[in-house]
Amino acid sequence: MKKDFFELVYQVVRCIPKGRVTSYSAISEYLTGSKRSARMVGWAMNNSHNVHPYVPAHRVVNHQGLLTGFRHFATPTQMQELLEAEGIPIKDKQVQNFEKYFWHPNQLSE
DNA sequence: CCGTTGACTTCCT
DNA sequence: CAGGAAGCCAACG
Repeated sequence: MKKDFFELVYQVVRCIPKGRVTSYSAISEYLTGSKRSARMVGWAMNNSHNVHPYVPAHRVVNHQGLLTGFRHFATPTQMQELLEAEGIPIKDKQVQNFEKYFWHPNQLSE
C-alpha cells in the first residue's frame, strides 16, 4: 500500500481526539519534520473531501488557532459550528484557549 | 521537466 | 500594530 503524504496527513487528522484541535505546522512537523511544509498539510486537506473515511479537517487550524480553512467547507460557518459542537469555543473564527485544546500528533490524548 | 499553486509561517517594511 | 513579500515543500498541469 503506497502511503502518500496525503494519507499520512489524513491518518494524523483522524487521530485528533474529539474536542481537540491541532495546527498545520504541528502535522507538517510531525510528518516531514519541517514546520515549513504546513502548506502541504493544507493541500492534503483540500483533497480530504475526496477521501474516505471522513477527515475532521475542522479540527485542523493554523498555528494561531484561527480557522483559516473555513472557506473550504460546505458553509463558512460549518467549521466553527463543528468545533463548537465538539466543545471547543470559537470566537470570530478564533479558537478560544487554543493552547488548552491544542493537540500534537506525537502527544496522544492522555 | 518546468512553472504554478496552495486550508501556512515568518520576516521585513 | 498592520500589511506585504518571501520561504518552504509537494502535487498538478
